[in-house]
Amino acid sequence: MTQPPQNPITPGTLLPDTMRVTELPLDDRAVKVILDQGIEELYPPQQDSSMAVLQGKNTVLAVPTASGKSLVAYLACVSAALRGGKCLYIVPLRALATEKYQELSAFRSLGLRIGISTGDLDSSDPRLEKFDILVVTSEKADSLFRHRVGWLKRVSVVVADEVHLIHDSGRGPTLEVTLARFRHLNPEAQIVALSATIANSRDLALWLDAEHFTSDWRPVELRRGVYLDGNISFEDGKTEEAPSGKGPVDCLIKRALEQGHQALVFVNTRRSTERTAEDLSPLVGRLSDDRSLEELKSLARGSIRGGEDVPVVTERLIKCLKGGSAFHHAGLTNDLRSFVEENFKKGLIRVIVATPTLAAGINLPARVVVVRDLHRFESGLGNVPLPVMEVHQMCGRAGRPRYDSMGEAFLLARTEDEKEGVMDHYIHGESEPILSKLGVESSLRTHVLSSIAMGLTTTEEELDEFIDNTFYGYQEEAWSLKGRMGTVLEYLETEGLVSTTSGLRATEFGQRTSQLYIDPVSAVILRDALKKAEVGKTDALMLLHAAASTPDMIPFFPRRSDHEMLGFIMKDRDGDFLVDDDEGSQSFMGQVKTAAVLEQWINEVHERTICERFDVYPGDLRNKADTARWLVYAMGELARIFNKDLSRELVRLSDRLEHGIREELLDLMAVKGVGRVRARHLFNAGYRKVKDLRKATPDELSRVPGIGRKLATEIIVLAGGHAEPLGGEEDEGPPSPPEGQSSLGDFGDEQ
DNA sequence: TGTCATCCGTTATAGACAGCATGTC
DNA sequence: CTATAACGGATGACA
Repeated sequence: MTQPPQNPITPGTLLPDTMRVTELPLDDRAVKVILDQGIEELYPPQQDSSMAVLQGKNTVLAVPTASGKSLVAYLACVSAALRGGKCLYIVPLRALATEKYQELSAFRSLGLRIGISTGDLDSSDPRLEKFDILVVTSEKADSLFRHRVGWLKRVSVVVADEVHLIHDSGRGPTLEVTLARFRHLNPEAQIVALSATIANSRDLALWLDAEHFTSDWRPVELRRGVYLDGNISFEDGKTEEAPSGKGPVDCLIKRALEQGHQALVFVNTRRSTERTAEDLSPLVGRLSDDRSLEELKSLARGSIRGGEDVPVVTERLIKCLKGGSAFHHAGLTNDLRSFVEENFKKGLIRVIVATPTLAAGINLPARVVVVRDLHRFESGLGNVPLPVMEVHQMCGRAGRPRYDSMGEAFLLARTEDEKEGVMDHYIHGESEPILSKLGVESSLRTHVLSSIAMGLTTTEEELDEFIDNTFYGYQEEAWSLKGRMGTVLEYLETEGLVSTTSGLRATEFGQRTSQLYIDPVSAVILRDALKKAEVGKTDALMLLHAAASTPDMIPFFPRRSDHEMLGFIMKDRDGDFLVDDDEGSQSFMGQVKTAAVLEQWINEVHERTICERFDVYPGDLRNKADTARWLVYAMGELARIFNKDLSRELVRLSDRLEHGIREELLDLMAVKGVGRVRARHLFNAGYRKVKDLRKATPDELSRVPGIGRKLATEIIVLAGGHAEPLGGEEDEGPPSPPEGQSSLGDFGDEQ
């Protein structure tokens, strides 16, 4: 599996014969756009791969993060698009999609149309066809296939960014199945796959019939070391004494700050993230300049709402920011996360302590990286060592291209033995080979169903062929799945998702499940719940519980302190839940807790109260509410088949989840600029429907708390009324707000 | 009596994709 | 096949 890099290059040194961007066989206008970005020379790993890509060859490029592999993919897209081709750029994260979309937008000046389509950011489905280059998440790409979008056949370049994600058991199969489908449907399309350095990238290339390029070269030299008892041992054998401090992290951060550098610390729990950032805050504050701290403080005042009723994490973050440190994890709401990211980029935040969110996510390099923890808890396994690739990704964040001449990354050890082990394994060691996880029963179930629903596979032989085309098929024999394939097909048939009477064919239920993009098991759970549900008897909590019982939702963890309250809720319902699991089991309690949290959310209980009462993070609350919104929507669609009476109620519940509001506010939310807070104020003041707003005058409306005169006028106009006695149309007909964007932004969206 | 240090048992554990229909700089 | 940091309560040392 192991082979030497094909084009070994000494890290950090430019070869004498560097290739210039102007030498690329590429349209002059495109070359100019690249030059305008300040890129004149190609990095060594970019040179050969660019040539291959521009010749239209399938290409696998496996290089460290931040070594400029995106540029190679951009070249492929732009060159093809200028010749009239259509490109699909597949990334694993929505945040990455935004990043790529913005970078690609530079090529708009060439007349290219760039688009983005992810679950929460869409450029309107039928119009996707018009784009020359479209950035999507892997799930979105899969979904386009499931909806049998015709133009996929005409795609000429497919970029798969971060293909090593194939190794991920949850989402990897989606990516490999999507690539396999492309090659099947459209064998002419050029595939450009970008990967981190992995042991078996050559296998990926063989699977994809691609040219293979790999290298350890980085644009900024990376110096790694292991810290033990006040001493740093670098990978090149040199050693250095670190400044003294309270602990290893303290010492290393002090060293970085004294040299004027920013640092990124990776730890393995959210709590550690907060604790560490808090502990570091005074030190960081002492070693930062006062003007930056002042600027940061005023920025924080401007964009982070403080005060009494803010969740505890927010208070904690504000406390850290006062010293110029911050923490970053998925429990933070998106606005706080981007605040931290942005101000680290500006240099105002000097240290971020983060969970792995920042290692795999957007590009946020720092001069110094400290990886504190090399283990992570995994349920059922205890503390397991981190994969080498993950540690490499974290270390790879060290060194900012164009700013730093070098990056430094430190791992921690507590004993001499550990130091040796860490050095061997994580610094000199190679990343694990990636393995297809398509054979895992749950992925097989999903993708076998979608394949059948698309009409691509009607026999078991065709199913085997489909497997043969995947990376799984490359690594294993399709027949090795025989047993699992059998149980999967049996499940799909007995649950009525697939019929086998005349070949393999998806039922209406199976079709909808595949298109709604929910796990077949979720679909079955929701269907059974719908059959049990009754209008009038089934309340929101029970519906939310059904959604929370689904494998598509990871429930909140029930804490010991929740037990009493959960017992109360459960006793109250007394077995009336739509999905009965083993009551009293931990998973059941988690599902009930999740439903209870969501119920509070749609009853406008304050965020801080919910977070404190259930000990959950605001970021998780939002994510759960969003997942529930999606699942409840899907449940509403399934209700059209299984329980029509419930359909409307589910749609309303889905809308309530989106905004976190009671039913009575739904009507007012239709007005732009009116979020949950303003809607509540308006409602309490007696404006219960959009039609009430149309009749109001600006004077009356501005007496409502939180609504000034200007806003009042705007709201009346947007509600379809007339603010000034100019005599517009009368308030008849449906409330169709006039076009034009309100300048209110999402002000009303936030509590 | 109040405060802090220490010990010891208890407690909780990273992350994040997706439908659909319409409307923006 | 399950490890560990962090927390909270109890206890004891000391001013």
